[in-house]
Amino acid sequence: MTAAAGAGEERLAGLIAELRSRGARVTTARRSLLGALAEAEDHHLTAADLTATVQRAHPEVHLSTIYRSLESLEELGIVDHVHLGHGRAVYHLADEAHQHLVCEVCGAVIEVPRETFAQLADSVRRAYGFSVRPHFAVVGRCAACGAGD
Amino acid sequence: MTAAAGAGEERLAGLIAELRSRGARVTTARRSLLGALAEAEDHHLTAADLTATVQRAHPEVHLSTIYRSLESLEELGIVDHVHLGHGRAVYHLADEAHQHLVCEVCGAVIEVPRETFAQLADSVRRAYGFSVRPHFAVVGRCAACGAGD
DNA sequence: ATCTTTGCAAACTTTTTGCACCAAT
DNA sequence: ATTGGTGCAAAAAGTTTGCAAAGAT
Repeated sequence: MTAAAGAGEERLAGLIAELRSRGARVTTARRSLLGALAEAEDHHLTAADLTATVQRAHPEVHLSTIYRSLESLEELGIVDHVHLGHGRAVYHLADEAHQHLVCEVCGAVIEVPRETFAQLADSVRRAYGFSVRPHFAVVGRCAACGAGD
Repeated sequence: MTAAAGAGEERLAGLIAELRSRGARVTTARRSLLGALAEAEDHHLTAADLTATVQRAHPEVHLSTIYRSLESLEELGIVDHVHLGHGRAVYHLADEAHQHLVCEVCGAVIEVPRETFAQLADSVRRAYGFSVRPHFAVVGRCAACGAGD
């Protein structure tokens, strides 16, 4: 816990400084939420997940506060969210942009790293002048589950 | 209305035959729903849109019936749905597979036709063994709205 | 006659909002 | 002292479900 928390805390300090410098208030909920996001690394956490994590240390923090905080953080460009499946959105720190491939058969989530994804995004930009932002998961079938029916 | 309806009706007859041959019952709601989908061509219709269309001729058909019919039709491979934005899903006949690009600024929906999309899908398949099915819209910025911040 | 499908109402899930109170600056 | 943020409860929005009645085969 110490080494990992050490790296996470460096990160966290920067994020909090960023918050403050943008004129946003640094509250317990936001600090804890950013902590949860920084710890999560590349996991896919829903608002409910994040609330549960935050509530381990601060049980009074409400789900609606998490939603509002996430919204604020998104406006500041610190956080981004992605839709993996039908209902829920998952949140991550904004610099970890990547595309998700979700297998509709086994549910596996494959992450396409930035650089690989950039090549695909480029083809789309060249063909359509459209700049892709990875915001919804791409659904299909993973290698193990086969190509079609 | 006649020429377009004529083409639509040919199509419709085939879809209904398909339904019947698969052992599903051909009901007023389903017939009308398939009609609405066939007429819609490449428009993006939500369950609520489809219900409204069906209800013009059959006011008693309930939204939940439309949802259940759409579900059955999807299981039969006749219908497919795509998530364009946050809440709603849009439905279309299964053979009209295409990818949607949705501009997060102006809301424009660009359709990437099958063949163009196939090239992109191929790169993903080669790199990841993953077969893409266009199920969520790709969000980004259209040419008019600019590349990024 | 059988068994699927429907209509309705109510539940559910995820996210948003109104409002009074609290706390960061 | 301000004013932005929070907790709570309640509302939205979209979709799903239980059940008894209706309809397709």
